[in-house]
Amino acid sequence: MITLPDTASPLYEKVKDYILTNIGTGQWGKDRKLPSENELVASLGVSRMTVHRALRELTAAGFLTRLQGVGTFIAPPRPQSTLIEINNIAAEIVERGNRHRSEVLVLETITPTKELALSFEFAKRVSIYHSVVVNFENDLPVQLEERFVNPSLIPDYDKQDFSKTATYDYLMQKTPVTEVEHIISAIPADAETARHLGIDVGACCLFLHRRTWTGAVVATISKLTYAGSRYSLGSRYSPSKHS
Amino acid sequence: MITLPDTASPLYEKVKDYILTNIGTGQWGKDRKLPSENELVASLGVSRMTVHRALRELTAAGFLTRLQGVGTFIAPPRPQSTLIEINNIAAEIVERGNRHRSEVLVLETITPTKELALSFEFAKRVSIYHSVVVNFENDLPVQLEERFVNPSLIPDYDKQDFSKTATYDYLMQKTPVTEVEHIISAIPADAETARHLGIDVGACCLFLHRRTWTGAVVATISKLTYAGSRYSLGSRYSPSKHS
DNA sequence: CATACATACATGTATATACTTTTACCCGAG
DNA sequence: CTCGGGTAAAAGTATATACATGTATGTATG
Repeated sequence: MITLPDTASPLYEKVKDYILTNIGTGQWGKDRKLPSENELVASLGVSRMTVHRALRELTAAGFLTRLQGVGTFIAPPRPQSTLIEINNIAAEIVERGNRHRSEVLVLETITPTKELALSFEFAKRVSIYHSVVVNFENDLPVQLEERFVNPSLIPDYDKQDFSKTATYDYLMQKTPVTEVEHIISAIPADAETARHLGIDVGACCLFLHRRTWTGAVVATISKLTYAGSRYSLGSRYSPSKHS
Repeated sequence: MITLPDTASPLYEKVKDYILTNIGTGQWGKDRKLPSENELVASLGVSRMTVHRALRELTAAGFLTRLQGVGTFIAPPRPQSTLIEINNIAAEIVERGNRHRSEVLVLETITPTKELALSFEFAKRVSIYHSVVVNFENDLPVQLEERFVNPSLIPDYDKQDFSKTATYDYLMQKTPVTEVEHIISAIPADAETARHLGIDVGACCLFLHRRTWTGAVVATISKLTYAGSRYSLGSRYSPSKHS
Protein backbone atom coordinates (compact mmCIF):
# COMPACT_ATOMS: atom_id res chain seq x y z
CA MET A 1 0.00 0.00 0.00
CA ILE A 2 1.60 3.21 -1.19
CA THR A 3 0.82 6.54 0.46
CA LEU A 4 0.63 9.54 -1.84
CA PRO A 5 2.08 12.88 -0.70
CA ASP A 6 -0.09 15.03 1.51
CA THR A 7 -0.20 18.15 -0.61
CA ALA A 8 -3.03 20.47 -1.59
CA SER A 9 -3.26 19.28 -5.20
CA PRO A 10 -6.15 17.06 -6.22
CA LEU A 11 -5.85 13.32 -5.95
CA TYR A 12 -5.68 12.59 -9.66
CA GLU A 13 -2.71 14.95 -9.93
CA LYS A 14 -0.92 13.06 -7.19
CA VAL A 15 -1.55 9.84 -9.05
CA LYS A 16 -0.17 11.42 -12.24
CA ASP A 17 2.93 12.56 -10.37
CA TYR A 18 3.35 9.12 -8.84
CA ILE A 19 3.23 7.52 -12.28
CA LEU A 20 5.52 10.10 -13.90
CA THR A 21 8.06 9.63 -11.13
CA ASN A 22 8.06 5.89 -11.58
CA ILE A 23 8.48 6.29 -15.32
CA GLY A 24 11.43 8.59 -14.71
CA THR A 25 13.16 6.27 -12.26
CA GLY A 26 12.78 3.33 -14.59
CA GLN A 27 10.27 1.36 -12.60
CA TRP A 28 8.17 -0.91 -14.82
CA GLY A 29 11.30 -1.41 -16.90
CA LYS A 30 11.98 -3.75 -19.79
CA ASP A 31 8.53 -4.27 -21.31
CA ARG A 32 7.54 -0.81 -20.04
CA LYS A 33 4.15 -2.08 -18.98
CA LEU A 34 2.37 -0.36 -16.15
CA PRO A 35 0.21 -2.06 -13.52
CA SER A 36 -3.42 -2.36 -14.55
CA GLU A 37 -5.98 0.13 -13.32
CA ASN A 38 -7.28 -2.33 -10.78
CA GLU A 39 -3.79 -3.03 -9.46
CA LEU A 40 -3.17 0.69 -9.06
CA VAL A 41 -6.52 1.02 -7.31
CA ALA A 42 -5.40 -1.65 -4.86
CA SER A 43 -1.91 -0.27 -4.27
CA LEU A 44 -2.85 3.42 -4.06
CA GLY A 45 -6.20 3.11 -2.32
CA VAL A 46 -8.13 5.42 -4.63
CA SER A 47 -11.09 4.73 -6.85
CA ARG A 48 -10.72 3.36 -10.34
CA MET A 49 -12.23 6.49 -11.91
CA THR A 50 -9.48 8.57 -10.33
CA VAL A 51 -6.75 6.25 -11.58
CA HIS A 52 -8.43 6.19 -14.97
CA ARG A 53 -8.46 9.95 -15.20
CA ALA A 54 -4.79 10.18 -14.32
CA LEU A 55 -3.91 7.58 -16.95
CA ARG A 56 -6.13 9.17 -19.56
CA GLU A 57 -4.55 12.58 -19.11
CA LEU A 58 -1.03 11.19 -19.20
CA THR A 59 -1.99 9.39 -22.40
CA ALA A 60 -3.36 12.58 -23.92
CA ALA A 61 -0.12 14.31 -22.97
CA GLY A 62 1.82 11.66 -24.83
CA PHE A 63 3.52 9.93 -21.92
CA LEU A 64 1.59 6.68 -22.20
CA THR A 65 -0.08 4.56 -24.80
CA ARG A 66 -2.98 2.34 -23.89
CA LEU A 67 -4.57 -0.58 -25.64
CA GLN A 68 -7.95 -1.76 -24.62
CA GLY A 69 -7.86 -5.31 -23.41
CA VAL A 70 -4.07 -5.33 -23.19
CA GLY A 71 -2.69 -2.71 -20.88
CA THR A 72 -0.92 0.59 -20.37
CA PHE A 73 2.61 1.17 -21.64
CA ILE A 74 5.21 3.89 -21.52
CA ALA A 75 5.08 5.75 -24.83
CA PRO A 76 8.10 5.51 -27.14
CA PRO A 77 10.36 8.61 -27.20
CA ARG A 78 8.19 11.33 -28.61
CA PRO A 79 8.52 12.96 -32.05
CA GLN A 80 6.82 15.95 -30.43
CA SER A 81 5.46 18.86 -32.36
CA THR A 82 5.21 19.58 -36.02
CA LEU A 83 7.95 22.15 -35.76
CA ILE A 84 10.33 19.66 -34.26
CA GLU A 85 9.33 17.00 -36.65
CA ILE A 86 10.18 19.06 -39.70
CA ASN A 87 13.69 19.06 -38.45
CA ASN A 88 14.31 15.40 -38.97
CA ILE A 89 15.22 15.74 -42.58
CA ALA A 90 16.46 12.18 -42.92
CA ALA A 91 13.12 10.70 -41.91
CA GLU A 92 11.32 13.19 -44.10
CA ILE A 93 13.28 12.22 -47.17
CA VAL A 94 12.82 8.52 -46.57
CA GLU A 95 9.11 9.02 -46.04
CA ARG A 96 8.87 10.56 -49.48
CA GLY A 97 10.33 7.38 -50.83
CA ASN A 98 13.69 8.95 -51.64
CA ARG A 99 17.19 8.07 -50.60
CA HIS A 100 18.94 10.03 -47.88
CA ARG A 101 22.68 10.45 -47.56
CA SER A 102 24.86 12.65 -45.37
CA GLU A 103 28.29 14.06 -45.89
CA VAL A 104 30.21 15.22 -42.85
CA LEU A 105 32.26 18.33 -43.57
CA VAL A 106 33.30 19.23 -40.05
CA LEU A 107 33.24 17.45 -36.71
CA GLU A 108 35.37 19.10 -34.08
CA THR A 109 35.70 20.60 -30.64
CA ILE A 110 35.89 24.38 -30.54
CA THR A 111 36.08 27.22 -28.09
CA PRO A 112 32.91 29.19 -28.72
CA THR A 113 32.88 32.80 -29.73
CA LYS A 114 31.57 35.24 -27.19
CA GLU A 115 28.28 35.42 -29.03
CA LEU A 116 27.90 31.66 -29.16
CA ALA A 117 28.74 31.29 -25.48
CA LEU A 118 25.99 33.81 -24.82
CA SER A 119 23.52 31.78 -26.85
CA PHE A 120 24.41 28.75 -24.77
CA GLU A 121 23.89 30.83 -21.66
CA PHE A 122 27.37 29.87 -20.54
CA ALA A 123 29.06 31.91 -17.89
CA LYS A 124 32.53 30.68 -18.79
CA ARG A 125 34.02 29.71 -22.10
CA VAL A 126 33.96 25.92 -22.07
CA SER A 127 34.60 24.11 -25.29
CA ILE A 128 31.72 22.73 -27.31
CA TYR A 129 31.20 20.36 -30.20
CA HIS A 130 30.70 21.70 -33.69
CA SER A 131 29.51 19.81 -36.76
CA VAL A 132 28.70 20.73 -40.32
CA VAL A 133 26.85 18.19 -42.42
CA VAL A 134 25.29 18.31 -45.88
CA ASN A 135 22.14 16.25 -46.35
CA PHE A 136 21.37 14.81 -49.78
CA GLU A 137 18.08 13.68 -51.25
CA ASN A 138 18.86 11.31 -54.11
CA ASP A 139 22.35 12.81 -54.46
CA LEU A 140 20.93 16.32 -54.64
CA PRO A 141 22.12 18.46 -51.72
CA VAL A 142 19.08 19.96 -49.99
CA GLN A 143 20.21 21.04 -46.53
CA LEU A 144 23.31 22.42 -44.93
CA GLU A 145 23.26 21.61 -41.25
CA GLU A 146 25.48 23.28 -38.68
CA ARG A 147 25.18 22.26 -35.06
CA PHE A 148 26.73 23.32 -31.80
CA VAL A 149 26.34 20.80 -29.03
CA ASN A 150 26.74 21.04 -25.27
CA PRO A 151 29.30 18.39 -24.28
CA SER A 152 28.07 18.19 -20.70
CA LEU A 153 24.77 16.83 -21.94
CA ILE A 154 25.90 14.87 -24.96
CA PRO A 155 29.41 13.52 -24.50
CA ASP A 156 31.04 11.60 -27.33
CA TYR A 157 29.17 13.63 -29.95
CA ASP A 158 32.50 14.16 -31.68
CA LYS A 159 33.14 10.43 -31.90
CA GLN A 160 30.06 9.51 -33.91
CA ASP A 161 29.88 8.63 -37.57
CA PHE A 162 27.16 10.95 -38.82
CA SER A 163 27.30 9.60 -42.32
CA LYS A 164 25.56 6.57 -40.82
CA THR A 165 23.39 7.94 -38.00
CA ALA A 166 21.62 11.24 -38.57
CA THR A 167 22.66 13.93 -36.09
CA TYR A 168 19.01 14.49 -35.25
CA ASP A 169 18.42 10.86 -34.36
CA TYR A 170 21.55 10.73 -32.24
CA LEU A 171 20.66 13.86 -30.29
CA MET A 172 17.06 12.79 -29.78
CA GLN A 173 18.19 9.50 -28.43
CA LYS A 174 20.75 11.00 -26.07
CA THR A 175 18.81 13.71 -24.34
CA PRO A 176 15.15 14.63 -23.82
CA VAL A 177 14.13 17.98 -25.22
CA THR A 178 12.06 20.04 -22.82
CA GLU A 179 11.92 23.24 -24.80
CA VAL A 180 12.59 24.39 -28.35
CA GLU A 181 13.08 27.79 -29.93
CA HIS A 182 12.84 28.37 -33.64
CA ILE A 183 13.56 31.31 -35.84
CA ILE A 184 12.76 30.91 -39.50
CA SER A 185 13.87 33.39 -42.09
CA ALA A 186 14.72 33.67 -45.76
CA ILE A 187 18.26 34.59 -46.70
CA PRO A 188 20.36 34.69 -49.85
CA ALA A 189 23.03 32.03 -50.10
CA ASP A 190 26.58 33.12 -49.33
CA ALA A 191 29.50 31.73 -51.28
CA GLU A 192 30.21 28.77 -49.04
CA THR A 193 26.57 27.75 -48.67
CA ALA A 194 26.08 28.06 -52.41
CA ARG A 195 29.03 25.82 -53.04
CA HIS A 196 27.90 23.11 -50.64
CA LEU A 197 24.30 23.14 -51.84
CA GLY A 198 25.18 23.50 -55.49
CA ILE A 199 23.15 26.65 -56.01
CA ASP A 200 23.91 30.18 -57.17
CA VAL A 201 25.30 32.75 -54.80
CA GLY A 202 22.41 34.94 -53.69
CA ALA A 203 19.76 32.30 -54.36
CA CYS A 204 16.89 32.15 -51.88
CA CYS A 205 17.38 29.84 -48.94
CA LEU A 206 15.19 28.96 -46.02
CA PHE A 207 17.15 29.44 -42.83
CA LEU A 208 16.10 27.79 -39.60
CA HIS A 209 17.78 28.67 -36.34
CA ARG A 210 16.99 26.32 -33.52
CA ARG A 211 17.88 26.05 -29.86
CA THR A 212 16.88 23.13 -27.65
CA TRP A 213 16.87 22.93 -23.91
CA THR A 214 17.10 20.03 -21.51
CA GLY A 215 15.73 21.46 -18.33
CA ALA A 216 17.39 24.82 -17.79
CA VAL A 217 20.44 23.95 -19.90
CA VAL A 218 20.84 24.71 -23.58
CA ALA A 219 21.55 21.38 -25.25
CA THR A 220 22.01 22.27 -28.91
CA ILE A 221 22.07 25.19 -31.29
CA SER A 222 21.41 24.38 -34.92
CA LYS A 223 21.56 26.45 -38.07
CA LEU A 224 19.84 24.73 -40.93
CA THR A 225 19.94 26.15 -44.43
CA TYR A 226 17.58 24.67 -47.01
CA ALA A 227 18.09 25.15 -50.73
CA GLY A 228 15.04 27.30 -51.31
CA SER A 229 14.02 26.04 -54.68
CA ARG A 230 14.29 22.43 -53.61
CA TYR A 231 12.66 22.46 -50.24
CA SER A 232 9.84 23.67 -48.09
CA LEU A 233 8.78 23.02 -44.54
CA GLY A 234 5.34 21.60 -44.09
CA SER A 235 3.12 20.83 -41.16
CA ARG A 236 -0.42 20.00 -40.40
CA TYR A 237 -1.87 20.56 -37.02
CA SER A 238 -5.19 19.91 -35.35
CA PRO A 239 -5.70 22.17 -32.37
CA SER A 240 -8.63 20.19 -31.06
CA LYS A 241 -7.12 16.74 -31.14
CA HIS A 242 -6.71 15.58 -27.60
CA SER A 243 -6.24 11.81 -27.36
CA MET B 1 -35.15 18.28 -24.65
CA ILE B 2 -32.54 17.97 -27.38
CA THR B 3 -31.78 14.65 -29.07
CA LEU B 4 -28.16 14.02 -29.95
CA PRO B 5 -27.28 12.30 -33.25
CA ASP B 6 -27.49 8.53 -33.30
CA THR B 7 -23.91 7.76 -34.34
CA ALA B 8 -21.41 5.25 -33.10
CA SER B 9 -19.21 7.76 -31.30
CA PRO B 10 -19.31 7.90 -27.50
CA LEU B 11 -21.77 10.15 -25.77
CA TYR B 12 -19.29 12.70 -24.48
CA GLU B 13 -18.07 13.21 -28.05
CA LYS B 14 -21.62 13.89 -29.18
CA VAL B 15 -21.97 16.42 -26.40
CA LYS B 16 -18.70 18.06 -27.52
CA ASP B 17 -19.94 18.21 -31.11
CA TYR B 18 -23.22 19.66 -29.97
CA ILE B 19 -21.43 22.39 -28.05
CA LEU B 20 -18.95 23.12 -30.85
CA THR B 21 -21.77 23.40 -33.35
CA ASN B 22 -23.63 25.85 -31.18
CA ILE B 23 -20.47 27.88 -30.74
CA GLY B 24 -20.02 27.94 -34.50
CA THR B 25 -23.56 28.99 -35.26
CA GLY B 26 -23.40 31.77 -32.72
CA GLN B 27 -25.78 30.36 -30.17
CA TRP B 28 -25.10 31.67 -26.67
CA GLY B 29 -24.19 34.96 -28.31
CA LYS B 30 -23.33 38.32 -26.82
CA ASP B 31 -21.95 37.44 -23.37
CA ARG B 32 -20.77 34.10 -24.83
CA LYS B 33 -21.90 32.26 -21.73
CA LEU B 34 -22.90 28.63 -22.02
CA PRO B 35 -25.67 26.95 -20.06
CA SER B 36 -24.52 25.52 -16.75
CA GLU B 37 -23.68 21.85 -16.42
CA ASN B 38 -26.98 21.17 -14.73
CA GLU B 39 -28.91 22.95 -17.47
CA LEU B 40 -27.12 20.88 -20.12
CA VAL B 41 -27.88 17.75 -18.12
CA ALA B 42 -31.56 18.68 -18.19
CA SER B 43 -31.67 19.62 -21.87
CA LEU B 44 -29.54 16.76 -23.20
CA GLY B 45 -30.65 14.01 -20.87
CA VAL B 46 -27.19 12.76 -19.96
CA SER B 47 -25.42 12.60 -16.63
CA ARG B 48 -23.53 15.52 -15.23
CA MET B 49 -20.22 13.64 -15.31
CA THR B 50 -20.60 13.18 -19.06
CA VAL B 51 -21.36 16.84 -19.62
CA HIS B 52 -18.48 17.72 -17.34
CA ARG B 53 -16.06 15.59 -19.31
CA ALA B 54 -17.14 17.16 -22.59
CA LEU B 55 -16.71 20.64 -21.15
CA ARG B 56 -13.39 19.81 -19.55
CA GLU B 57 -11.94 18.48 -22.79
CA LEU B 58 -13.18 21.44 -24.79
CA THR B 59 -11.57 23.67 -22.18
CA ALA B 60 -8.28 21.79 -22.44
CA ALA B 61 -8.49 22.14 -26.21
CA GLY B 62 -8.84 25.89 -25.81
CA PHE B 63 -12.42 26.35 -27.00
CA LEU B 64 -13.83 27.31 -23.61
CA THR B 65 -12.80 29.00 -20.43
CA ARG B 66 -14.42 28.07 -17.17
CA LEU B 67 -14.54 29.80 -13.83
CA GLN B 68 -15.56 27.94 -10.76
CA GLY B 69 -18.63 29.42 -9.20
CA VAL B 70 -19.36 31.55 -12.25
CA GLY B 71 -19.86 29.59 -15.44
CA THR B 72 -18.55 28.42 -18.79
CA PHE B 73 -17.67 30.86 -21.55
CA ILE B 74 -16.53 30.73 -25.12
CA ALA B 75 -12.79 31.34 -25.13
CA PRO B 76 -11.53 34.53 -26.73
CA PRO B 77 -10.20 34.02 -30.29
CA ARG B 78 -7.35 31.62 -29.88
CA PRO B 79 -3.65 32.23 -30.30
CA GLN B 80 -3.19 28.42 -30.09
CA SER B 81 0.02 26.98 -31.36
CA THR B 82 3.25 28.68 -32.14
CA LEU B 83 2.73 28.15 -35.83
CA ILE B 84 -0.67 29.74 -35.77
CA GLU B 85 0.43 32.55 -33.59
CA ILE B 86 3.11 33.67 -35.97
CA ASN B 87 0.38 34.44 -38.38
CA ASN B 88 -1.17 37.29 -36.51
CA ILE B 89 1.25 39.86 -37.75
CA ALA B 90 -0.72 42.80 -36.39
CA ALA B 91 -0.50 41.55 -32.81
CA GLU B 92 3.14 40.69 -33.31
CA ILE B 93 4.03 44.16 -34.46
CA VAL B 94 2.15 45.84 -31.65
CA GLU B 95 3.79 43.55 -29.12
CA ARG B 96 7.18 44.75 -30.30
CA GLY B 97 6.04 48.24 -29.48
CA ASN B 98 5.70 49.28 -33.08
CA ARG B 99 2.81 50.67 -35.03
CA HIS B 100 0.78 48.47 -37.34
CA ARG B 101 -1.12 49.64 -40.38
CA SER B 102 -2.86 47.84 -43.23
CA GLU B 103 -3.53 48.86 -46.79
CA VAL B 104 -6.23 46.99 -48.67
CA LEU B 105 -5.30 46.48 -52.31
CA VAL B 106 -8.04 44.07 -53.34
CA LEU B 107 -11.31 42.94 -51.78
CA GLU B 108 -13.57 41.14 -54.22
CA THR B 109 -15.63 38.10 -55.09
CA ILE B 110 -14.09 35.84 -57.70
CA THR B 111 -14.75 32.58 -59.46
CA PRO B 112 -11.84 30.38 -58.43
CA THR B 113 -9.45 28.80 -60.88
CA LYS B 114 -9.62 25.06 -61.22
CA GLU B 115 -6.57 24.69 -59.02
CA LEU B 116 -7.95 26.93 -56.33
CA ALA B 117 -11.29 25.11 -56.34
CA LEU B 118 -9.33 21.90 -55.85
CA SER B 119 -7.48 23.37 -52.89
CA PHE B 120 -10.82 24.26 -51.37
CA GLU B 121 -11.97 20.71 -52.00
CA PHE B 122 -14.94 22.13 -53.88
CA ALA B 123 -16.84 19.88 -56.23
CA LYS B 124 -18.40 22.77 -58.11
CA ARG B 125 -17.09 26.23 -58.91
CA VAL B 126 -18.80 28.46 -56.39
CA SER B 127 -17.51 31.97 -56.04
CA ILE B 128 -15.20 32.86 -53.17
CA TYR B 129 -13.84 35.96 -51.51
CA HIS B 130 -10.40 37.22 -52.37
CA SER B 131 -8.37 39.87 -50.55
CA VAL B 132 -4.90 41.29 -50.89
CA VAL B 133 -3.54 43.41 -48.05
CA VAL B 134 -0.16 44.94 -47.32
CA ASN B 135 0.85 45.09 -43.65
CA PHE B 136 3.14 47.88 -42.49
CA GLU B 137 5.36 48.09 -39.45
CA ASN B 138 6.07 51.74 -38.77
CA ASP B 139 5.27 52.62 -42.42
CA LEU B 140 7.67 49.97 -43.66
CA PRO B 141 5.85 47.25 -45.64
CA VAL B 142 6.74 43.85 -44.18
CA GLN B 143 4.09 41.42 -45.36
CA LEU B 144 1.96 40.91 -48.44
CA GLU B 145 -1.11 38.95 -47.50
CA GLU B 146 -3.40 37.24 -49.99
CA ARG B 147 -6.41 35.33 -48.74
CA PHE B 148 -9.14 33.23 -50.25
CA VAL B 149 -12.14 32.79 -48.03
CA ASN B 150 -15.02 30.32 -48.13
CA PRO B 151 -18.21 32.43 -48.19
CA SER B 152 -20.38 29.65 -46.80
CA LEU B 153 -18.44 29.83 -43.53
CA ILE B 154 -17.61 33.51 -43.42
CA PRO B 155 -20.30 35.57 -45.13
CA ASP B 156 -19.83 39.34 -45.38
CA TYR B 157 -16.05 39.00 -45.55
CA ASP B 158 -16.15 41.30 -48.57
CA LYS B 159 -17.99 44.00 -46.65
CA GLN B 160 -15.39 44.52 -43.92
CA ASP B 161 -12.96 47.38 -43.57
CA PHE B 162 -9.65 45.59 -43.19
CA SER B 163 -7.70 48.75 -42.76
CA LYS B 164 -9.32 48.85 -39.33
CA THR B 165 -9.75 45.22 -38.33
CA ALA B 166 -6.97 42.79 -39.23
CA THR B 167 -8.15 39.98 -41.51
CA TYR B 168 -6.69 37.47 -39.09
CA ASP B 169 -8.70 38.84 -36.18
CA TYR B 170 -11.89 38.90 -38.20
CA LEU B 171 -11.51 35.32 -39.40
CA MET B 172 -10.58 34.03 -35.96
CA GLN B 173 -13.62 35.67 -34.51
CA LYS B 174 -16.00 34.34 -37.14
CA THR B 175 -15.15 30.67 -37.26
CA PRO B 176 -13.35 28.11 -35.08
CA VAL B 177 -10.29 26.54 -36.65
CA THR B 178 -10.13 22.79 -36.21
CA GLU B 179 -7.13 22.09 -38.40
CA VAL B 180 -4.29 24.01 -39.99
CA GLU B 181 -1.81 23.20 -42.74
CA HIS B 182 1.35 25.20 -43.31
CA ILE B 183 3.93 25.16 -46.01
CA ILE B 184 6.90 27.46 -45.53
CA SER B 185 9.38 28.16 -48.25
CA ALA B 186 11.83 30.77 -49.45
CA ILE B 187 11.19 32.40 -52.80
CA PRO B 188 12.56 35.35 -54.74
CA ALA B 189 10.23 38.32 -55.01
CA ASP B 190 8.41 38.72 -58.30
CA ALA B 191 7.82 42.16 -59.78
CA GLU B 192 4.47 42.80 -58.14
CA THR B 193 5.54 41.56 -54.72
CA ALA B 194 8.70 43.60 -54.92
CA ARG B 195 6.72 46.71 -55.76
CA HIS B 196 4.27 46.29 -52.88
CA LEU B 197 6.96 45.44 -50.33
CA GLY B 198 9.41 48.02 -51.60
CA ILE B 199 12.21 45.55 -52.19
CA ASP B 200 14.27 44.50 -55.21
CA VAL B 201 12.95 41.98 -57.68
CA GLY B 202 14.54 38.62 -56.84
CA ALA B 203 15.16 39.50 -53.18
CA CYS B 204 14.65 36.68 -50.70
CA CYS B 205 11.18 36.37 -49.24
CA LEU B 206 9.71 34.01 -46.76
CA PHE B 207 6.57 32.49 -48.20
CA LEU B 208 3.93 30.90 -46.00
CA HIS B 209 1.06 28.97 -47.49
CA ARG B 210 -1.70 28.19 -45.06
CA ARG B 211 -5.01 26.36 -45.19
CA THR B 212 -7.47 26.24 -42.32
CA TRP B 213 -10.38 23.90 -41.80
CA THR B 214 -13.58 24.20 -39.82
CA GLY B 215 -14.66 20.63 -39.42
CA ALA B 216 -14.38 18.97 -42.81
CA VAL B 217 -14.68 22.23 -44.74
CA VAL B 218 -11.78 24.37 -45.91
CA ALA B 219 -12.35 27.81 -44.43
CA THR B 220 -9.45 29.88 -45.74
CA ILE B 221 -6.39 29.68 -47.93
CA SER B 222 -3.70 32.27 -47.26
CA LYS B 223 -0.51 33.15 -49.05
CA LEU B 224 1.73 35.32 -46.93
CA THR B 225 4.92 36.81 -48.29
CA TYR B 226 7.36 38.36 -45.82
CA ALA B 227 10.09 40.73 -46.89
CA GLY B 228 13.01 38.44 -46.08
CA SER B 229 15.48 40.98 -44.81
CA ARG B 230 12.93 42.59 -42.54
CA TYR B 231 11.24 39.64 -41.01
CA SER B 232 11.58 36.21 -39.48
CA LEU B 233 9.16 33.83 -37.90
CA GLY B 234 9.89 32.88 -34.34
CA SER B 235 8.48 30.46 -31.85
CA ARG B 236 9.25 28.85 -28.57
CA TYR B 237 7.63 25.67 -27.50
CA SER B 238 7.64 23.40 -24.45
CA PRO B 239 6.78 19.86 -25.44
CA SER B 240 6.33 18.62 -21.92
CA LYS B 241 3.67 21.03 -20.77
CA HIS B 242 0.61 18.91 -20.30
CA SER B 243 -2.31 20.65 -18.66
C1' DC C 1 -3.26 -30.30 -35.71
C1' DA C 2 -6.18 -26.49 -36.52
C1' DT C 3 -10.19 -23.96 -35.87
C1' DA C 4 -13.90 -22.06 -33.03
C1' DC C 5 -15.68 -20.88 -28.89
C1' DA C 6 -15.56 -19.62 -24.03
C1' DT C 7 -13.40 -17.05 -20.67
C1' DA C 8 -10.65 -13.84 -18.18
C1' DC C 9 -8.83 -9.48 -18.05
C1' DA C 10 -7.85 -5.04 -19.54
C1' DT C 11 -9.40 -0.50 -20.85
C1' DG C 12 -13.54 2.54 -22.21
C1' DT C 13 -17.84 4.68 -21.13
C1' DA C 14 -21.95 6.11 -18.47
C1' DT C 15 -24.54 7.02 -14.36
C1' DA C 16 -25.92 8.37 -9.66
C1' DT C 17 -24.39 10.47 -5.71
C1' DA C 18 -21.92 13.23 -2.47
C1' DC C 19 -19.06 16.59 -1.02
C1' DT C 20 -15.80 20.71 -1.78
C1' DT C 21 -14.44 25.18 -3.39
C1' DT C 22 -15.12 29.45 -5.52
C1' DT C 23 -17.85 33.28 -6.87
C1' DA C 24 -21.68 36.52 -7.21
C1' DC C 25 -25.38 38.59 -5.19
C1' DC C 26 -28.71 39.93 -1.85
C1' DC C 27 -29.86 41.91 2.40
C1' DG C 28 -29.41 43.66 6.84
C1' DA C 29 -26.70 46.13 10.43
C1' DG C 30 -24.11 49.98 11.35
C1' DC D 1 -24.10 54.46 1.84
C1' DT D 2 -20.90 50.87 3.24
C1' DC D 3 -19.38 46.88 5.07
C1' DG D 4 -20.14 42.05 6.15
C1' DG D 5 -22.19 37.84 6.38
C1' DG D 6 -25.32 34.53 4.54
C1' DT D 7 -26.85 32.04 0.66
C1' DA D 8 -27.38 30.22 -3.80
C1' DA D 9 -25.26 28.67 -7.84
C1' DA D 10 -21.61 27.06 -10.47
C1' DA D 11 -17.64 24.29 -11.38
C1' DG D 12 -14.26 20.80 -9.28
C1' DT D 13 -13.32 16.41 -7.29
C1' DA D 14 -14.05 11.66 -5.63
C1' DT D 15 -16.40 7.33 -5.21
C1' DA D 16 -19.15 3.14 -6.20
C1' DT D 17 -21.24 0.72 -9.64
C1' DA D 18 -22.46 -1.12 -13.97
C1' DC D 19 -21.95 -2.37 -18.44
C1' DA D 20 -19.43 -2.18 -23.07
C1' DT D 21 -15.62 -3.39 -25.87
C1' DG D 22 -11.33 -5.13 -27.31
C1' DT D 23 -7.51 -8.66 -26.69
C1' DA D 24 -5.21 -12.77 -25.49
C1' DT D 25 -5.41 -17.33 -24.07
C1' DG D 26 -6.80 -21.80 -23.09
C1' DT D 27 -9.84 -25.59 -24.22
C1' DA D 28 -12.92 -28.45 -26.61
C1' DT D 29 -14.17 -30.11 -31.01
C1' DG D 30 -13.72 -31.41 -35.75
